[in-house]
Amino acid sequence: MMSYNLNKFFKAISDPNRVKIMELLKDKELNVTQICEHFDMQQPSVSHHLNILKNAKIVSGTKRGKEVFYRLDSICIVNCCNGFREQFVEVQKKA
Amino acid sequence: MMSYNLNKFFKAISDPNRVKIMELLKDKELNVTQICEHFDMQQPSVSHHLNILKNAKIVSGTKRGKEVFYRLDSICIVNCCNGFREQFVEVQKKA
DNA sequence: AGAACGAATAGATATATTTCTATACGTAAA
DNA sequence: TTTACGTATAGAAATATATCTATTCGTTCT
Repeated sequence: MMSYNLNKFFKAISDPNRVKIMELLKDKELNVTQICEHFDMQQPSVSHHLNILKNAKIVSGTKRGKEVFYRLDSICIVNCCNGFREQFVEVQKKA
Repeated sequence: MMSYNLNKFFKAISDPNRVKIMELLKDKELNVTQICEHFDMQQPSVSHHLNILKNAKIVSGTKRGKEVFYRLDSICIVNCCNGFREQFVEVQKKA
């Protein structure tokens, strides 16, 4: 059985808008307003997607003043991708 | 931008029933009826999930007589998982 | 304290997905 | 060549998800 967290991870990344948010956060922190500038969606929709990414532990948010800065958790991505792959494919031993 | 195929891959594996089908096919081929035995769903629902997995290139089906045997494509799993991970996380160089 | 700003929440609507029943299609057996 | 079997397709209903507008909440600046 697939773990609850893995399922949440894949549900989260199965939406292209959320993957685009992840790309934006690849090497910098951004607040919600800055993320919104890259989309046609309204701010509450972006917040909704951020919330899904947060619940899946893919991003985390830190409040500084009135702004919330979001950051990508690359460890989570590595663990989930590798974990899922290893669930189906035997690891190749090094020669 | 995430490729169309990667998006289809993650949409496909974001459903626990489909992941369970993948687990059943991990080391053996099964026909639709055999897959159905492991679920409470009706046969057309299982066929629907198999179709989504097939479109994502995660499984392939071969007709033998009146039966269709499904098989897991582990290369696809490796490529998609690694591809997505590398999109966000720099590869570690070996020491 | 009041106004302004950034972000989250509530609730409604639109859209997508899942699942069902009924039925059609293709193959094999009688 | 009819019958039975395995699977796929069609279409409807139920459920889940995404998006919007309106509003609230918390923080900062006057």
